[in-house]
Amino acid sequence: MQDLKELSNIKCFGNLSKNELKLLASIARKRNFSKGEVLFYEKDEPRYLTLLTSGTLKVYKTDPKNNEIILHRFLPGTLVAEMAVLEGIPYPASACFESDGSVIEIDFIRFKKEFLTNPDIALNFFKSLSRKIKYLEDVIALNIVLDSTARVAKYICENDDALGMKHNQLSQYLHMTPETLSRIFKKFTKLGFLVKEGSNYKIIDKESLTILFE
Amino acid sequence: MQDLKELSNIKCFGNLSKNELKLLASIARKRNFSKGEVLFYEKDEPRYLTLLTSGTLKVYKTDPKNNEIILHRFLPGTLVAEMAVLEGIPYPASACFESDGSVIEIDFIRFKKEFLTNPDIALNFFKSLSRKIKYLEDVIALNIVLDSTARVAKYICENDDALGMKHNQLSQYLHMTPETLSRIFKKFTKLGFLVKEGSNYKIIDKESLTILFE
DNA sequence: AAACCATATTGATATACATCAATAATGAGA
DNA sequence: TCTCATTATTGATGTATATCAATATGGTTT
Repeated sequence: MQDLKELSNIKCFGNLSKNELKLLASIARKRNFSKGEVLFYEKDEPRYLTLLTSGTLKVYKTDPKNNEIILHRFLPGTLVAEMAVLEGIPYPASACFESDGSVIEIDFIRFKKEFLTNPDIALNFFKSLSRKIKYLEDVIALNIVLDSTARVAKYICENDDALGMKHNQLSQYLHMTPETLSRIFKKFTKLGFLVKEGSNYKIIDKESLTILFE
Repeated sequence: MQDLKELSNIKCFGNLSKNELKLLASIARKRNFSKGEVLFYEKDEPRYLTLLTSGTLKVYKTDPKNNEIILHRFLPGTLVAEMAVLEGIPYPASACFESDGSVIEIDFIRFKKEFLTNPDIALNFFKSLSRKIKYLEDVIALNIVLDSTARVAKYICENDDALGMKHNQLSQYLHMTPETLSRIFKKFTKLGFLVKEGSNYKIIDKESLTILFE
């Protein structure tokens, strides 16, 4: 791998020196994926530390009835499933690209030896993991407490790209059926919170929407 | 703090030398709590690294209607909310003792300086965080996919103390009402999976129960 | 434009679970 | 043992959301 800039954009490595970055690059390689390709499956053995550099990635589990339960959605610049490689355990979930994208894979054995002894990097790793924990706790609180209407309101208020997503996909994130999502959009439109512009909806009364989940 | 054995029982510190343990003890103190006491509230600023040494602790969020949503239940020997102190952010949830218990509190500033530079400890910390992430992912998968019946089956099969808990408390963990829990116990008894012994239920057909959630 | 596909919407129905209210069982204290 | 308070059970009803089936809409390809 040669592009040091791409490495330094990853939050964890923001404060590495040039020499350290070079060393890191020497044990890293880049891989490209197309939409729909699988990065890893649940129960695979991880060998690399993986950083998402472009595209969006969804992490999901498959239930007995073969439904996907989406646990995470990653945007570029983040570590993916680092715990599996840190612990040396199989991936607890599968990951699949939602769009074309790319990752950087780092040889973990060498990374551990060369970098994990660096307290700055270690602390950055902690932070990355912590953020994930906080996120998951929020997901739990969100999905257990809020009803469908409130979940939709919250998601479209907090994620700019939500209204551009296919209902199919969005409903999956929000753990409801496309039919339910459709009815909620209709309700929001009737209430004057959304308008349909062309084929997409647009928020026109964010304040009212916010009340629904706070 | 003087009892080195208690420190060495914590998973993260299992492989510390005697001198290191002594150093750790010098920046640690023990605190006792009674049932129902609060260890910290959501949004409190963390100052200590906290280890649960006895008792059980529940971590929960409070929703707009003042319901508790339980995120974790900790047993002795584990780190509690380490990410908050690692990141220097407020606690994202509250924690409260379910029984009498005790914790060890470690001065984080000094800990960071003295111990986080030790790759062994750092790696153990990662593992602790990783386990939590895996646990939370399971909680999400569990609660979103499985219906009430399956959740009860799973919990009583996997947690030996579940059948000794008050319905009130157990139903809270499983995110359902005590009434629903009661009806499910009745159903399981009718089906011959449970029997009532005195005032408590007992599993007599674990295999059948297992089928319900796998 | 026409024809076609995927996606969205709508309606009718089913169902799991919550809620509310009443009663029963249990356990602790006098 | 009796009483009282807590917890558990049961029944009746309401409600949100899934499911199933039909229709509509929009975007693409020819």
